[in-house]
Parts: sequence; structure tokens; C-alpha cells
Amino acid sequence: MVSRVERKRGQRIEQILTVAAEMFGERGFDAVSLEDVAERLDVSKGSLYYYFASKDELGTAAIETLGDDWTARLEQLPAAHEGTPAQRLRALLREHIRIAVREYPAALRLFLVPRDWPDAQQARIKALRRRHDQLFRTVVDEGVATGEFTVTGVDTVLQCMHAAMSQAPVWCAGKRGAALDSAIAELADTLMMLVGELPPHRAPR
Amino acid sequence: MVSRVERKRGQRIEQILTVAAEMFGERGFDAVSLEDVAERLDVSKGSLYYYFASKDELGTAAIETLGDDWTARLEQLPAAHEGTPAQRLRALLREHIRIAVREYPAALRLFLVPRDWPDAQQARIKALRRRHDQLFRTVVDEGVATGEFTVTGVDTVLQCMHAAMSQAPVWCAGKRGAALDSAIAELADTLMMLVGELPPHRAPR
Amino acid sequence: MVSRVERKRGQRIEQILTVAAEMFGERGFDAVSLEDVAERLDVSKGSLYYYFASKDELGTAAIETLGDDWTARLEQLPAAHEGTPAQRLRALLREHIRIAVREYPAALRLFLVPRDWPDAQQARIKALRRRHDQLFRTVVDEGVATGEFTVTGVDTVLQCMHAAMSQAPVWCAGKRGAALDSAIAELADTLMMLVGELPPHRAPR
Amino acid sequence: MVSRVERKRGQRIEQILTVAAEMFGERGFDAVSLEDVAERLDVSKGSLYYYFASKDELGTAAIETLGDDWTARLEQLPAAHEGTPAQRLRALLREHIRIAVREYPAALRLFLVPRDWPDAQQARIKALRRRHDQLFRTVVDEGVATGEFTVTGVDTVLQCMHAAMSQAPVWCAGKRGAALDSAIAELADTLMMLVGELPPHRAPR
DNA sequence: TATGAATGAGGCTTCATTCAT
DNA sequence: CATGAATGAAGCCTCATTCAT
Repeated sequence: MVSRVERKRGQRIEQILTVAAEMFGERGFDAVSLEDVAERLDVSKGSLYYYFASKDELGTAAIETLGDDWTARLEQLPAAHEGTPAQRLRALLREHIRIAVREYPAALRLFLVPRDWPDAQQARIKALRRRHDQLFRTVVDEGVATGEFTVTGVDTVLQCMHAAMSQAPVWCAGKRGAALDSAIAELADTLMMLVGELPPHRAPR
Repeated sequence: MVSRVERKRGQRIEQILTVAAEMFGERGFDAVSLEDVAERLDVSKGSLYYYFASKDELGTAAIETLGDDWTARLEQLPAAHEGTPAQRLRALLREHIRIAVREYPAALRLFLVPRDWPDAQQARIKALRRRHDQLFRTVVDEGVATGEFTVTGVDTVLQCMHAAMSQAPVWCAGKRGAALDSAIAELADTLMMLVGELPPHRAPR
Repeated sequence: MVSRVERKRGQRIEQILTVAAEMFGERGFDAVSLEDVAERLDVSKGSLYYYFASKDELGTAAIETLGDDWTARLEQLPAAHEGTPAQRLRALLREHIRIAVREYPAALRLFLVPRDWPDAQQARIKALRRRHDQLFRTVVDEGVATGEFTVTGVDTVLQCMHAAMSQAPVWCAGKRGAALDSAIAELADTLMMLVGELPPHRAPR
Repeated sequence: MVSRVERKRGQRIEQILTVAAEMFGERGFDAVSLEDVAERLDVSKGSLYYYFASKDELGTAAIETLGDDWTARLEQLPAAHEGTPAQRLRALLREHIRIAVREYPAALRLFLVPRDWPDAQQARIKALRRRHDQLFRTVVDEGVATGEFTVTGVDTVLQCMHAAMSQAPVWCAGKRGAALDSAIAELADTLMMLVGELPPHRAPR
């Protein structure tokens, strides 16, 4: 059982992490100063050091939190567990893009742009990526096993999917409402083609 | 008619741009200081300001040079003008990836990571992207027109291609020789699927 | 009569002072943060402020404690009260060096490096030095009075002795066991020469 | 042949070094900020980094300059090369103390207080000390060889001499004119006793 | 043209100190 | 009594930019 004090500390950290992840994601790790983060939190710069030993550590923790949340939401998506591999993969793709576009405007950059993190943090980030990747890999593997999917190579396909999804927020930057939904759907459909699934709304040849 | 002096100036600028593009590409715009660039050129930092008004301007110009070279090489690729749209597209993809991986290890970061360039530079970069994009778009459009390609939407497909190709240097970071060639080929094949082309080395079902 | 509470407070203070003196002595006043001290005491940083008004005050008190202990040990040394002035002085020197080298590795730095303490603390430290100095002065004075010692000037001789002894921990940094004992003895013998006592193990000319 | 530009640069460096050595010596390396040094030089903090890569490097260079000057002056002292070992040693001691007291008020602290310099600088400082030490060692060795000096051990004697001389500026802090000269002479005489030389102004027993 | 020198703003980090609980 | 939290000043360092020569 956690004491009230510990709970409060946890909340504070979470709050910092949320804001930091958002800012790092939007403007890039290097472009965001701790002063910026502190100001947005309405806190002194020094206070951040009470919770995090360095900017690097804050950055890693932010990525980790963001990645954990993200992965958890995908894992808990009901549609990811029902139906054919194609249906499940499409559901995962859509949800992933939706989260990227709607909640973490440009946060995926944190995963894609390789920064020379200190070793300690390198490992944590890798573990995170692996877990996240596994979600998609499982479904693709299954589709390949059943013969439903045709792929060049699972690794390559997954990489392409993630690379494309990471850019989604940039592409969708201006879109709202139905246009946004439609863009998301189209992107998911496009990526389904990487496993050999032709777009559903077009008649097969 | 250009004087000898102007010609020399042009050469100097070109030399600076080449080095700068390389360095920005490798380590990222922010991580490279003008001191670094000057040192590699064996020139004083102040001299750079004689040719470029600011670091931003040098950055934009470098990107432009790099992008121009890149696009020119793709445009001049013989295979890009012969054969079916599929053959031409595959040739373009392979060459593009090859350049990215072999010559500009991380240069694409410059295009993908949106930096808040001043407006003046923003425009130049956009124009560059458009010209580069047009190369691929033409081929895809043609394939769609002939019915050879099946796509969800040309824009989306092109975006996915570029996003994936931009990450290629990261994925191929450790590979050498045959393994590298094979990885490049597989990536190109994978991206061909985005236009409905199944991998060539697999028998269609 | 002191209450149980006051006694406990006294013990707490003594404990803090012991640890602080040790740490300041080893690494220097400036290099030790209150965080460091608190951590070693397994206490919160804020708690230290309950006992000491400032770091300076803690520093002075620590020096005082250390100095008091040191002086007390020299005062209680039996050999310091028996035999000829030469025997007593040599005993004092040896014990002083032994304490410096063995127990307060770099503590003398606290006395030698003049820090700009606030006036209040300046006085306390001066008083401490005087009491400590008096021990040696008494013996030297007596030796001079009996004609046993030949000195240029008592003040100067004492200063030289203390300066040399303060550096002893540095010189003996690597030595252990017999080598250490021998170094200590030689240093004491050397300093005895400042009062005209030739080394005992050499035959007088 | 050095160009005018190089000469100017050298002068600037020397000027910085002189001021820095003085300040570090007076108040201690840690207690002096680069801001302090810059201000005294009427220069911006950043400028110091144009000449020295870090505060540590500035510190080492300052020590080195100071030590070089000091040693050179002792080496060139005519009295250090004439007469008996006793006369030469006394001349060295007096000049050394004179320099310490008059020109580098508390600079010797830089040599005595062991700071954890980076390895690169550690070596340079050691070399400096050795050269400086050699001056005194030569004379003492010679006096011992001729039987003129009686010592416990040359190393120990030299260490005591230097330790004592380093504190001299502190002891002489308030003295001026004749009182200062007399104090210096007495200190030198006192240290001569470490090699068995009784004070000259006292009748031998 | 070219450069050595200088600068100032801004970034990361440490730490003594304060305070509400 | 004790502490967790917060703060702000100060320190070191980097770097784009300017300028006299």
C-alpha cells in the first residue's frame, strides 16, 4: 500500500512526464530547454532536478511513460483480439494512427530520430520498442502462417509501417473531423497493402 | 559572363555546401556547430559568414544542394525511363534507398524532422520536396492509369514510401556488402506492395 | 539538570558533528554538500537545519569538535608529561602526526586553507588554534628555558612544525604498516631539529 | 619568427594567466569563478573560453606559468651558485620566501592543496614540482656529501621546507618593511636548522 | 577576402536555504 | 522533530553572431 505522500509524488512525476513528453514530441528533445518545461509546469527549473537527475533522464522517462501508455492502449483494444488477422491488424493500425495523430502530435519522433542517449537509457528505450513492436508482429506472423498475408519479410514490413505511422501526425496536421477520419482510414488501408491486402473498397481484379 | 572572381566564389560556396550538407546529414543540424563546419573546411568561422548570412541560411542551402543532387541523380537514372511503370518505380526506389544508405547516412532527417525554419527558407525546402516527389508521383500515376498499379491514394502511398525510405539508413546501419544489397532490395520490394505489386520472387497464389 | 530530551539532542548533534568533521576533512568543506552529509547520516537535508543554522555553522562546529578531540588526546598523552622537554616534544609530534595521518586524512586542510568564515566563526577557530598551539609552545618554551633547545624564535618554529605536520597526510598517502611508522618517526625527528636536536640515531660529530 | 598576431595572442594569454594565478592563489581555485576572473580582466566570460578550454585548463596553465617563473628566478639567482652549500641554501630559502610573500601572496596553496585535477594536468603539475624541488635538493645533497649538513632524510627535509615556506605568506600577512625582512630572515634561519645549521647569530654551544 | 577575437544569450546543473505539513 | 518539496542564485560551458583589421 502506498502512502498519501508517495501517491502525491507519483502524481507529480506523472504530471511532469506528461508535459515533458508532449513538449519533446512537439518540438524535439534538443529544442526544448528545461526552462521551457519548467515554465509550462509553472515550476522552477531546479525543481525538475528534484525528480530527475538530468535532462537526459527526464527525456527517457518521458519516452517510457508515453510508450507504456501507448502500448497498453493498443494491448487493451478489444478489436485487436477478435476476427481474422487482417481485421485485427487493421484495427491496430487505425488505433495506433489515431493515438499518434490525436494525442501525441509528433511524439513518435522521439522513437524514430536516433539520439545518442547514454547507455543506461538506451536499454530502456530498446525494451520499450520491442514490446510495442511485438503487438504488431504477432498479428502479422499469424496472418503469414495462415497464408492470409503475403509479405516480403516481416521485419521490413513492420519497420515500414512504423515509419509511415510516425509521420502521420505531420501529414494530418491540418485535417479535422471527417477529413481526418478518412485520412486515418486511408493510411491504415495503405499499410495493409504491405501484407498483401488490397483495399477493401475496391473491387479485386 | 561570369568573372574569374565570381567563378571562384561559386566554387567556394559549392565546397562549403557539400561539406555542410554531409555534416548536417550525419549528425543533425542542431548538433553541428559552425565551428565544426569551419574546422572541417579548414577555414575560419567568420569566413562562413562571408558566404552565408546565418546558420539557418547555410542549413537551407545545404539541404537544397543535397536535395538537388539527389533528385538529379534519380532523374538521370536510365532505368527510371525504361520499361513498365513497375520496373521504373522499383528502379527509383532502389536507387533512392541506395543513395540514402550509402551516401547520406542520416541526411533524410533533415527533411523529416520539421525544424521551424524562417519563412523564406521554408518555401525553398517545400519546393525542393515537391520536385523530388514529382519523380515518383509521375511513375505511380502512370501505373495507376494503365491499371497496372492498385493504390488507395497516390498521396498516401508516396508519403509512406518516403517515410519508410527515410528510416532505411537507420535500419541498415550495421549492414555491409551483400547483406546490405539484399536489405535494400527487400525494402524496395516491400514498398512496391504499396502499389499492389506482389514480391517478384514469390509465386502468386 | 538536563532533560532526557536535551540529552538526546546533544547526542544527535555530536553524531552529526563527527560525521561532518570526517567528511569535511576528507574531501574539503566546499566539496561536501549538505546533501552528502545528510545522506551519510541517513537523515533529511532539512533536518540538519534543525540543529545548525547554516552550512558555515555546521562547518565551524565540526572543526571545533575535531580540534577539541585532537587537542584533548594530545593533552592526555602520558608521554607528554614525562621526561625531558625533548622527549615530551618528540612524543607530541609523533602523536600529532599519527592522528593526522591515521584518523583525519586531510582534516588539517580545514585549518590551513583560510576560508573567509564569517566573523563569529573566525573567532571560534582562532581560539581553537591557540589552545592547540599552547600545548607545543609550553614544551618548547621549557626546553629553551633549560637551555636544552636552541631556536631562532619560538613562534616561527611552531609555525614550521604545524605547517609540516599538516602536509604529512599527503606525503604518507600511500604508505602502510612499518613504512608508515618509519615515515612518521622520521618526520618527527626532522622537526626536532628545529629546536636544535640532532637526529637520535646518528652519532653527534 | 613569431608574427605580430601571435605575439599579441601570447601577451593576452600571459595577461590572463597572471591575473588568474593571482586570484586562484589568493582565494583558492574553487572559490574563484570564471566570472570573477573575467571581470577582473574586464572581459566577457566567454572570451576566456577562446583561450582555455575549461576552468581546469586555465587553472593548470596558471599554476604552470607561475611555477615556471618562480623556478626560473631561483635558478638565475647568483647567490644560489656561489659559496658553501649553507650559504647557497640560505640564499635560496630567502629568495623563495621573498617571492612567495611579496609577489604571490598565497599562490603556493595551489601546489599544496591537492586538488583532483584531471590526469592530463596532473602530470604537468608533477613535472613542475619536480623541477622546482630539484633546485633545493641539489644543494642539500651537496651539503650532505661534504658532511656540512646533517639531515634525517633529504626528502623529508625538503618537504618540511616547502610546507613551511608555503605558509609564510599567511604568517607574514600583516608585516611590512623591516619587520617583514626580519621575519623572512628568521624563517630562513629556522629552516636551515633542518640541515643541522644552527642560527648564525647565536654562539655555538 | 579572410580571420582572430570577442561577446552575450542561453543551456544544463548544483546546492544552500526555506517552508508547509 | 523531521521531512519532502521547492526555489533561486550562481557556476560552467557552448555557440551563433559581430567586427576591426
